Amino acid sequence: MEGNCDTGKPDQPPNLPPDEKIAELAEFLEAFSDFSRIKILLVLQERELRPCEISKIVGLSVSAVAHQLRVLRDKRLVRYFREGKSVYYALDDEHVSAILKTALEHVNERR
Amino acid sequence: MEGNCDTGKPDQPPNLPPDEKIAELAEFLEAFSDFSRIKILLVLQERELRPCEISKIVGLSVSAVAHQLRVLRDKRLVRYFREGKSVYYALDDEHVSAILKTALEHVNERR
DNA sequence: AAATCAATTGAACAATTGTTCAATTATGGA
DNA sequence: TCCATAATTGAACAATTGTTCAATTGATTT
Repeated sequence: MEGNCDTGKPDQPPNLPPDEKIAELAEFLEAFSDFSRIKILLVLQERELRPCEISKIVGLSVSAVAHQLRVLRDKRLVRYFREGKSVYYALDDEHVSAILKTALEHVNERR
Repeated sequence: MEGNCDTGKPDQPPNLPPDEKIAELAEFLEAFSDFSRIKILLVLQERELRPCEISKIVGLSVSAVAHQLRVLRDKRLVRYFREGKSVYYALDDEHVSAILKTALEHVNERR
């Protein structure tokens, strides 16, 4: 962007995905970047839950949970379906739990 | 946290990691939550690079890159080593690229 | 020693984020 | 219909974030 930067090497093509795709990636991964949302995702790993149940378990107001669930829905980390008066939320697919699992491994294996 | 929330079920134990551990998880995953940082991680997937090279490839100022590399270092997504005047950066381990790979899969399989 | 290139840092600023509170929508039961 | 429960929404606010700019540190060469 600005400097010289003597690269001895032949300036190999970077082979990056297009910015558009990277933006999608960022959108998705951004959803994992908050303490409350991670907590919500972890409890959803166990079983489907309603917002009011999540609220009790993670210790957040129902409103705060609803706001976070909206983020998780919009970025496709969770699915949901209505059943009577309630709405049940679940992890969207195995990618989501795979990322949680890998990340947990990473922070657990440390000096 | 606040309401009643009639759970018909026997209030199964949540079985969550301690908040401390979740905080570590969040710290780690937060580092994936920015467009520029993801771009940096993606180019580091190909090979070790110096900040000035990264700057040219991703189109950010050297300063901005350095600031982001500090974040990535602090949260242990990248390693680095000095060689003469330069400092080379690389992904910390396979967990990091595994997460990128899984996330890329997730955004690629669209419905 | 000075000069040069590379990398890091700190302050400042706009932009974004997560929560609370209050109001609103949705569903089912009396 | 009205009421109770569940969920969502919007505005507001403090807190955090990412970038730029300028200054500084580090390592090598002459």
